[in-house]
Amino acid sequence: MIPDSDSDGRRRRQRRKAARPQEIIASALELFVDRGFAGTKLEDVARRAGVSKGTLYLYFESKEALFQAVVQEMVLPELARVEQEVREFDGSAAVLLQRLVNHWWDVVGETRLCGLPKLMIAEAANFPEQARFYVEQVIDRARRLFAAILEKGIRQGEFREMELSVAVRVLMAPLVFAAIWERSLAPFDKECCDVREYLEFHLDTFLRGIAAETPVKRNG
Amino acid sequence: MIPDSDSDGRRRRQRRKAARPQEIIASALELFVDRGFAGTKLEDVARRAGVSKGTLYLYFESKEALFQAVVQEMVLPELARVEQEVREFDGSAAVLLQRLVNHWWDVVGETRLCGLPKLMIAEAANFPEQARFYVEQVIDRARRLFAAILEKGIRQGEFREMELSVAVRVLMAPLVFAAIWERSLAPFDKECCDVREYLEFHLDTFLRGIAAETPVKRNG
Amino acid sequence: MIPDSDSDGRRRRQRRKAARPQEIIASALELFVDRGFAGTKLEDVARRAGVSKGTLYLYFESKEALFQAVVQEMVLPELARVEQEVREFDGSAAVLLQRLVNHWWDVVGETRLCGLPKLMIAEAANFPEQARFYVEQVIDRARRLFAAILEKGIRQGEFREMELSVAVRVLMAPLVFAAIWERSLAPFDKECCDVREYLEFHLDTFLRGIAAETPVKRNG
Amino acid sequence: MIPDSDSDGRRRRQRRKAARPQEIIASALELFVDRGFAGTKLEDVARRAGVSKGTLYLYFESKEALFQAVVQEMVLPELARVEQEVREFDGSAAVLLQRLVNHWWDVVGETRLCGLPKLMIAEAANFPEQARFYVEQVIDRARRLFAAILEKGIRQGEFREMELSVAVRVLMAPLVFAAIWERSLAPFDKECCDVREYLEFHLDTFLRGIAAETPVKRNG
DNA sequence: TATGAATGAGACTTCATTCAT
DNA sequence: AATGAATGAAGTCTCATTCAT
Repeated sequence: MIPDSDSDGRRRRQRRKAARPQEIIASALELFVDRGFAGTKLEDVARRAGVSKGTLYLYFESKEALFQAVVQEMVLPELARVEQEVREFDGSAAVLLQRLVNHWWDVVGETRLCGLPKLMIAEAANFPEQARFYVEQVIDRARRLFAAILEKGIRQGEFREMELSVAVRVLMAPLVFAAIWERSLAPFDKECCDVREYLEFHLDTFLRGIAAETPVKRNG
Repeated sequence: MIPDSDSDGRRRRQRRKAARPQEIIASALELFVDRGFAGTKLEDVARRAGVSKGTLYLYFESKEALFQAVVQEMVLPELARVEQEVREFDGSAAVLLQRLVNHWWDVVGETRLCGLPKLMIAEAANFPEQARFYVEQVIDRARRLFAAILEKGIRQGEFREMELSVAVRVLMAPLVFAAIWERSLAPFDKECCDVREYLEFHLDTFLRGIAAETPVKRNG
Repeated sequence: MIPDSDSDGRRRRQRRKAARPQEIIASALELFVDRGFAGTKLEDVARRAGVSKGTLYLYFESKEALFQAVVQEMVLPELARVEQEVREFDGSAAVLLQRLVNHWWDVVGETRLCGLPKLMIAEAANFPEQARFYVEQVIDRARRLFAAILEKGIRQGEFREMELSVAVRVLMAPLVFAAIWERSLAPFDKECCDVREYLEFHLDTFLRGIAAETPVKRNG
Repeated sequence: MIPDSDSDGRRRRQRRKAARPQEIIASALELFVDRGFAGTKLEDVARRAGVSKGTLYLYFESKEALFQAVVQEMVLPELARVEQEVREFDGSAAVLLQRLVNHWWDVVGETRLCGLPKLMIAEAANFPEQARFYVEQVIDRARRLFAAILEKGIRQGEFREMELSVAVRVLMAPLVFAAIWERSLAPFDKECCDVREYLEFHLDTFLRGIAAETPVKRNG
């Protein structure tokens, strides 16, 4: 059968059109993260996405709307994926934590998403709406992932009793901080150390720190 | 001697004049932290400092120069003070760490300086010069303070052997992160927990995590 | 003969195609009148005409060309029709005037043409070419219609002697003004009075005002 | 006494500053009348007022706000002046009308205010708020002036009974139309007649048309 | 020293026009 | 013939910076 060139062409065009918003969002994320919202010119976003200034306005009503799209459309799909994969984890709580931390860095730390925490921190005061969204839809969901594992560890006797909400924050802080640091001051840090090593040290120390206290005694 | 009322007035005015740059810098810090560099209008800085727009230019050549002054003149005096006080600390390494962490939060966490980390992270890419300065003159000096204590603890047999540069980063990350968080997303976090409690948990866990291994006791 | 369905379809399409320019012109007139030339977006013209933006350019070279078409193609056919009908009028000059005024409002006042005077007045300075065309081809022709009747009335002794060019302007001013008002400020006029009543009063007063002075006859 | 040059200088500056808005409004009126609101560039308004683009925004929040100021601040002072002068008129109703018409053309027809009717007619649909203001605060007030005189004439037996609201509209239409015409199509009208002559003819005809019908008395 | 009116470069945004499909 | 995505010139508006007072 002869392929219908017309419908084919339209399909290709539409595929291109459908991809545009994502390309623009990706460009915007890069620049917003690097230069901040106010410091980013839409002309640069357009150039980086390979379109003209006017084209941005076919897909986003304003610079603010583009910011909103960056926050919402970048993060939710990734987050859902992480949650799904975490659900399939198996093993002791300590092993689960290790996997989650490594996985988190694979997915968030080393992709474009890495910049989002920095961006939200920098622009929170200027975009209260988005800040609230980010805390509730991203941070809180991540906290729940970690909290579930800690709780499981406590139930299984691997970890000592602790205030979960505090522990989760302490556990996550170095992770998020690593992402922030990578996209901000790391390039100016001469003795920048390896992130994986840093994460490993953190996790190792943290696990020792929350280990159930000497099961030997209990048995004694 | 008859007090020269005129010279008195002049002195008061000069005192005020001498304070001007500091008032401007303080205003600028607040706004830069809140809104970012590009998002801050000099008119707002001026209004907050109680001077006119033109007056800013009597003290600072440009907006960039004001940013530089904010970074350099806010931080160095405070930092020197912290270092001095730390030198006078005494006790076990664990106790010293505890004191430093608490002291750090007293001085940095709960004053206007609290915003500086957030500001530098947000503007690093736009101000490489200042970013380098901040990493070298602030971050690195703080690292040295913490490293010295960790090293002392290892020497004294309180802490196990560890890679210092990594350990220091892990130890500091939650501290710096707390400061950043307070000035950014904390207002949007419903379950915001108490910082002191968070710091205490972190330090406690960390100290357990790096405690020298004392198998003897377990067996005893 | 077997009806050629294909040629039939083509004919229908061509009929539709032939109507396109008129539909576009009608849409443009409405919007130009409402919002002015610069205030009208071609996208809105297209939407109102039920075509796409690009289609406009198949029929009109530019926005300016469309304006020109609006002025020229709307008015000439109508005007010719009015002139033809006036030629068929019969009766005393006063009756003719009455018929012309009413006819004028039937044709111009209560159709889409009503907006044209307002449009030309608003855009005259921006479109000198069209303004000249409008004055010469529309206004002047209308003046000639009225002038002919006035002249006839004078010849027949119905009206007193007068400067025709002035009288025609005074006679027409309230007519044109009514059309302008209807399409502009009338919606904001709470005590908007009935146009027919207004026209009747005008004509009645005007006819009394130019009546030949024959007090003798009245008394006779 | 030596004049205080400083206070003098300030006074001169302030006088200049106080005059700025009026200069800008006058420039804007001219251009809005000529080219319409959307067709007028703020840069041209600024150039004509002898200031820079940015200066406009020291005095007017937006282009819309400037339009509003043009409508409101141009017309009210002039209108009040006319009303005051009319109150001082004296004589028969016919004479008063004559004075008012001539006065109206002196003040409105031959000054910059002349353009306002055209502007309002052109922009009514785009500025409903201003349109309503104009009808209520300008048109209606003018109608009341004319209505009062007609009523007086009727009471005094000079004019026949008539529906005042209609009569006033018919009386005013040629006046307003003259102003509109002058600022729009007149430059393209080859046989443009003298306005004073036109007004005189209108008034003369109108007065004859509304004269009380008492031919008997004249002869009696 | 201090002011704040004035400036104009540069940003965001709109929309007439083009062109591949 | 018809579409509508894409373009970029041009307009509105902001704000760092200057300067007369």
